[in-house]
Amino acid sequence: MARTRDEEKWATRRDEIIDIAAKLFAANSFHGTGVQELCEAVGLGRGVLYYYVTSKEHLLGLIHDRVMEHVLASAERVLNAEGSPSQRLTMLGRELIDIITTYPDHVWVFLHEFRALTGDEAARFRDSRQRYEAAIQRILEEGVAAGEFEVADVKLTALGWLGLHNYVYIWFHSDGQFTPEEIAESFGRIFLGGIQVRRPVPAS
Amino acid sequence: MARTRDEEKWATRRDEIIDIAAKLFAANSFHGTGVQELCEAVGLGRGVLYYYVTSKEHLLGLIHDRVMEHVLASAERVLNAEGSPSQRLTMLGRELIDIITTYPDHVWVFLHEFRALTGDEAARFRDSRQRYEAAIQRILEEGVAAGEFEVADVKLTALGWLGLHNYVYIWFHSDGQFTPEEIAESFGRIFLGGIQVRRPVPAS
DNA sequence: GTCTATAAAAAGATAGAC
DNA sequence: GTCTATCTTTTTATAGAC
Repeated sequence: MARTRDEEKWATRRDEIIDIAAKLFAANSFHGTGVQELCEAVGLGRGVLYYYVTSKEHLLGLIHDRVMEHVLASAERVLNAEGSPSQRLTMLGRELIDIITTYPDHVWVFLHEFRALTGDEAARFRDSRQRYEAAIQRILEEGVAAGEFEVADVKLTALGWLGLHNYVYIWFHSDGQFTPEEIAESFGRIFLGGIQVRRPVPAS
Repeated sequence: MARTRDEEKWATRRDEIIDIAAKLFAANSFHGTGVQELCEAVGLGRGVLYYYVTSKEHLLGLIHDRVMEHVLASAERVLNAEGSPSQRLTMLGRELIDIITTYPDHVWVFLHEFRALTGDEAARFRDSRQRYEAAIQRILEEGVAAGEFEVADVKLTALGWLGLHNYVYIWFHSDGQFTPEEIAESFGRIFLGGIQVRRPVPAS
């Protein structure tokens, strides 16, 4: 399926619009951002938006899609990777922090405006969220089975892990005090320390 | 300062309006909820809202105030409480989870719509947030000084603690699988396990 | 205290010119 | 492919009757 130059140009422009929309929605919320304002930010006239997108809500769905792609690709990558459960959980955390700090606006919208999605978009969102949580749970279960982890409840522990990492979106600034690597390293260490089995020193 | 019966009735009604607004703002967002819709939910005519409140934004500020009061009161209570740093951190977590699960709508709005605040309200919000984070940091510092905790960076660790607990607002349902007590117990245990100093078993 | 009516601005979306 | 003009609806807020 060869792409014509026009189609490429259209897709490029649309991607640009998605990114600008993410920025505005993150700053002023989805309902708080007008279509007019959006078009001005893109540098085009009032009506052009609808040449690239069927509605404002469609735009919101596209922003969510972007985040979902990254997050689910990461989950699949980690589940197929080599390493102990501890190593894989750390790897998943590093990749999640990486996504959050690389696409702060998209992630902000993703975590704030998902209730404004409707129909298929809403269903896809719920599904992807559930699949990501399932990936965390699977790693935790493997760790428990291997005698590496000790947790009261796998699901609750997965939600805790997700909160510890996800919440970074609300305070992270790229010019701030901490680098994504530092954050991932520190949080990974804390969480692992909290769930790893403490082996008593063997009285040899 | 004696309150007349009319003033009391006015205050009661206003509180009721704040609660209903929190519910609607949480479900449909601040900008996505109309004043008309709000009045209908309260069961009054279109214009009455402005007898209780000066603007829609004022209402948003009042919702934030509610959460700030609870959160800062909790911080003060814990800072003045007896106990080791570990015990006090656990206590702070229990109270935070308690606030989140007792006022889910208010907290949802508090964590989602604070960017829509302006002027004094915005400044008060930032201030209270900072004071709460300072309280967490102080407990962590005390723990480090006492040889109880070992952390790479106090501020980063405090943000991690906050994320682990705060994020509960996004998935908690009062009819769900976990009770507030279970959540606080489990998260408190994980976090403490991750920052407490591991004393090697003394080779007596 | 609560109502209805209405002002005035802004919203999302479409049609047709260029 | 982009712009302008416009339709329709909805928005926040106010004024004045009861």
